[in-house]
Amino acid sequence: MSSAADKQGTFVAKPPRGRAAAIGLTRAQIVEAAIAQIDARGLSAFSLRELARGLGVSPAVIYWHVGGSKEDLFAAIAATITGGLVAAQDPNAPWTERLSQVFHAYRAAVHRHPNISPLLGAQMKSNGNSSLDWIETVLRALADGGFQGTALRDAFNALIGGLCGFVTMELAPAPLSEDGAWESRVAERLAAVDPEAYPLTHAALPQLANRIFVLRWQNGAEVSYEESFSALLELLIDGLALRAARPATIALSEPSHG
Amino acid sequence: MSSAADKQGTFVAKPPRGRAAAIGLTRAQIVEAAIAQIDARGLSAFSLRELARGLGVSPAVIYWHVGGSKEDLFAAIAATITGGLVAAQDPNAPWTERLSQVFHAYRAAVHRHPNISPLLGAQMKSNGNSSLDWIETVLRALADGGFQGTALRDAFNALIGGLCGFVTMELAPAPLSEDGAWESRVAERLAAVDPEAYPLTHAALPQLANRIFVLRWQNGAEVSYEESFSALLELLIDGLALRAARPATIALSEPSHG
DNA sequence: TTTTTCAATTGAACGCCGTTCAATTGATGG
DNA sequence: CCATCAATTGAACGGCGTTCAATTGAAAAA
Repeated sequence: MSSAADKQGTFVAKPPRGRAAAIGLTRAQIVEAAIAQIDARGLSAFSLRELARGLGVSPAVIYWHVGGSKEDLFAAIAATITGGLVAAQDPNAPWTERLSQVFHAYRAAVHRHPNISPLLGAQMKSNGNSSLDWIETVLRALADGGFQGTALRDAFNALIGGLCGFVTMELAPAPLSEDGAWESRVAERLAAVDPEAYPLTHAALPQLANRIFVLRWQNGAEVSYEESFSALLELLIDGLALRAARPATIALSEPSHG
Repeated sequence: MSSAADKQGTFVAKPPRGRAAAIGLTRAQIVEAAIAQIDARGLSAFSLRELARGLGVSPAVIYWHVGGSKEDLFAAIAATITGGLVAAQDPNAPWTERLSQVFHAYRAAVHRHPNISPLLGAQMKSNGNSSLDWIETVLRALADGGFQGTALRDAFNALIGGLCGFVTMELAPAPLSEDGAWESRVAERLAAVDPEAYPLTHAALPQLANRIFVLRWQNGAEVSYEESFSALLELLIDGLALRAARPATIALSEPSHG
């Protein structure tokens, strides 16, 4: 009937009793082990049974400690990774700079656990408790920039959606990427691009090589989209600053006609 | 040994033989049925066995017609949905307008099948054959705007990543969203936002109501991010136009130091 | 017509998964 | 010394993706 998930908060409360007092498996340890496994073996290879196997423990233990279902474990993982995201921000910097810092910190945090990226995107939407700090920080920066009402909403959504979405897509696992088979398939397709039908795509290949977003591949090595992310961030923040400076002349969105 | 997936191309070739000539299940029909099921019952409730059940057929049939694995079926689904995405575009319009049309068309196409959205994000990255038209169109518009080299790559990545990422996040399934339980949970959390700790989040709630990205919820009805998407699109295209006009003074990204 | 071929389908099987639950363990508080 | 109960166990249930040796029956070959 009862479970550790009921009593145990984020931190250990009382010294536990029972046989497990000696073994002492914790909710935090389970989440940590899950993150380690996903980092090491990928999200699709992750299962609760494999997690339990890695911990040398019965699968049921996971349920007793975490409670609920696999989805709840994912929520806990997302909360752990995105926790304390706002710390790396200087509250005295101008609002544009604060935004830049916050989103660069977000990208860095997600890049520390690329395989978990698919979870974060979905979780950022409703994971209220752990992302309120984050939301408030972004709203604060935009409010300092003069945005309010509909313009604030749209600026907020554009930033969160565009930038978090970029990172999500950037790290999205390429389909059919097993044992290097994917790389060779992409290589074949590159060679097969018809210069007549797709002149620009074809022409861009030699110089841009494999740096184009769609082709996350470079001699078998990972490709960083750092510069493209910075370009997007700069594009957005500059645009917002422009509109914040002259809110009357250039409205971010037309006044709502409802 | 052999399978329909080997011989059958995108279109039906020869009239088939054997008993199934009467029944006549097609690869296209299977993909269509899969899309219908995902539209109706959601992606997480979709399985190959359920698909076969709905078609009144053995699960093995799916493998014979589609070939490979579930992942290949997903690829076929993505290709079907994003196919013919460029048609809605006027090749004589200015490049900024063309970009706007193309990405609005992308969003519209994805919104027609919201449950399939998670597949498209990953698939757009390497689904070469069916997305080459799309890539070429975006590259063409940017090239017409004067972008080339590193600036072209970053502009391309920023657009694709930001806008497709926005749509992916916009439609990402909210976790714990079963039987309306999620809505009530969000409502509780809204009421529980501490006005002292999160003044802006709290203050934004009454006016912005539930239009904020994170809170995809409005009296049980779906919320549209149409306006926020348009704001993001405008922000990006305006910014690119600005940089295209004065490429020397404002570079999209620093010259590569490699 | 009879026979052969083979596209298309079947049903059973394998191993893994998420999840539940009645039992069990054993340190601790009384 | 005993009763409690946090913590763990192992077995079980149904569903999943995937494979494969068999089967069907219309069309091609004889």
